[in-house]
Amino acid sequence: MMSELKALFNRLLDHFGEQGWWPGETRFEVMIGAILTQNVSWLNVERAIDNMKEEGIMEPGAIRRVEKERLQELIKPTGFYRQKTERLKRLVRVIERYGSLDEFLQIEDLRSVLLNIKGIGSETADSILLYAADRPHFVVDAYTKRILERRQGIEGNYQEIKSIFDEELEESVPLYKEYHALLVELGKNYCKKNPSCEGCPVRDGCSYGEGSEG
DNA sequence: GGCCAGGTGTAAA
DNA sequence: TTTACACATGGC
Repeated sequence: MMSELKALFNRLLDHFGEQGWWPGETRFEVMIGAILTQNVSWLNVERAIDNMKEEGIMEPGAIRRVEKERLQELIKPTGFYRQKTERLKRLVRVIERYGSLDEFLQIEDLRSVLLNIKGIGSETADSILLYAADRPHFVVDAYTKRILERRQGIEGNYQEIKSIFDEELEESVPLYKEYHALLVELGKNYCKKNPSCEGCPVRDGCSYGEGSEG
């Protein structure tokens, strides 16, 4: 019988349609976006990425060479811009140590390498693994945790939540990619930090706010 | 004007 | 091992 999480996926896909994540023209741009979007809405990230492209620094060498202060200006819309500048610089330093981006993405224990870069945590690492390296790592974000807690009453740390998806879903890169995107879509629209389940397309089967149905 | 956004690192309890 | 806080801009 189909797992609850697989059933939820089907309903989300049916309602929202294919999201086609990650937005980004190249693998490298996906990686940059993964860092820039940390705790910030994607709208802010788009401006920063446009700025970087206009400046012609959407590649490792250019990011290494660009002045810190200049890069800070370009990515200012994403907030935390001083920290994020350091994070981008550290990332390209490590990429170049492995030669090319392709070689970097083929590292066997890429996840460990990513996590050893200061400023890249579990979610950013898994986003890069899934959307840039096409490896089957489920991405857990704040929405994922919130949705799982409200629907199933399940709480846990990053790895625990990730394991639940690993166990209930078949290992599939396209499935993981689409599922995370759909959870973000659901979260943005209906499962915000402050309860706003109004009009939620997958309200049935969700235990949140039980008994207070209006 | 206040809350929230596709987190992470650090320090203190 | 958990909790609190800094980091910062922009949309609604």
